[in-house]
Amino acid sequence: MSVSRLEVRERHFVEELGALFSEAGGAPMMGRVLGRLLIAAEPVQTAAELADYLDASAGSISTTLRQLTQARVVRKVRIPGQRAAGYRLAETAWTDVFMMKAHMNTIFREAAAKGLELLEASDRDTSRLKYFHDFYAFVERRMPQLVDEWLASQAQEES
Amino acid sequence: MSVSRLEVRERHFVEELGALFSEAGGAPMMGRVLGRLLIAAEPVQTAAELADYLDASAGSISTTLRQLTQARVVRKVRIPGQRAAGYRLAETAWTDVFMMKAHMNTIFREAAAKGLELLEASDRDTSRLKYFHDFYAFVERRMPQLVDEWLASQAQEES
DNA sequence: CTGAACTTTCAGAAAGTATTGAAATCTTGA
DNA sequence: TCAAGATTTCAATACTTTCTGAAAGTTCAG
Repeated sequence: MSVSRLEVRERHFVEELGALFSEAGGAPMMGRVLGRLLIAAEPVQTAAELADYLDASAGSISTTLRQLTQARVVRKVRIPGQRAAGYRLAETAWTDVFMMKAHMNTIFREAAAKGLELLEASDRDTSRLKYFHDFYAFVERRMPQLVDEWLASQAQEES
Repeated sequence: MSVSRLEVRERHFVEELGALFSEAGGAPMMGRVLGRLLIAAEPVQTAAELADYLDASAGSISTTLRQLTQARVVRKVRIPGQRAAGYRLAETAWTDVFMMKAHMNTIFREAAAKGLELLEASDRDTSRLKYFHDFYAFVERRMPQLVDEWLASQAQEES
């Protein structure tokens, strides 16, 4: 059976999402799994189906699905009368991926705060560190607001 | 000469920033260099001074400074009567680091758009992909606004 | 309950990335 | 100009992360 033109381009899309996740500091397999869940005709996929489509081992699919499930980006679905569990994108997938990355802002702000504490005891110039701290504190405050704004705009659209 | 308590904690701060940059998907050395430039008593440091303090090779300092300079996070300063060039944090360092990361949102949105184009030709469900696309399009729009808002609030503070 | 199907775990292999070290090139004060 | 010092480049190496494969553990239809 030949592989259709569409399918080739689909695989390319999935592979690209893997590369992008890798660039963004994640594991390629995470991007690939999310890519497949985004475009598959059937939104619910089993681990075996994903492993087969992505030509990956059951082990790495298992690890990836656990990470994504723990991060609330993917949901595990049990289907009665079927042994294998299904997995689908969570409704909140993208806001959660976004907030996961945004969490780094908090960690940077905290590191800056510790640095400030350190220098305040000395007579050293703290202005550079203070600017760094204040910017990340600002971003940290705004990120959840941004997500709320998006959710509100989506709720509006529905009506 | 013994190393003071403050200096030990300073080195720890620098090392932590390296670890955070690594977690965030960058090179550890970038974080270390920025950390040192944040807390050094003298804001302008030469490549040799950084290499010495960070116990790193001249090569990796050179590579890192080039990357940071190209990204406009660090500025090269030439001091007359001194052979070695100096490096200091750019005024726009943190907004530029932030926008560099934010640029990934654009790349994700573009990937989603390509995927949509692909599925639109078929009779496949595009709602998951459309949601993905729209969220990142929203974030892409808001990020520069966020930085502007910050800059405006800083300008206000000065008066 | 049982056993076949599914899933997880984890040691080690493979792949990918950061850093070094040394040679080549460039810069600038004298 | 030139020589000493500074910087860049890049192949080799060390380190880190990702993925596989196989064995152990779990689940559920019959």
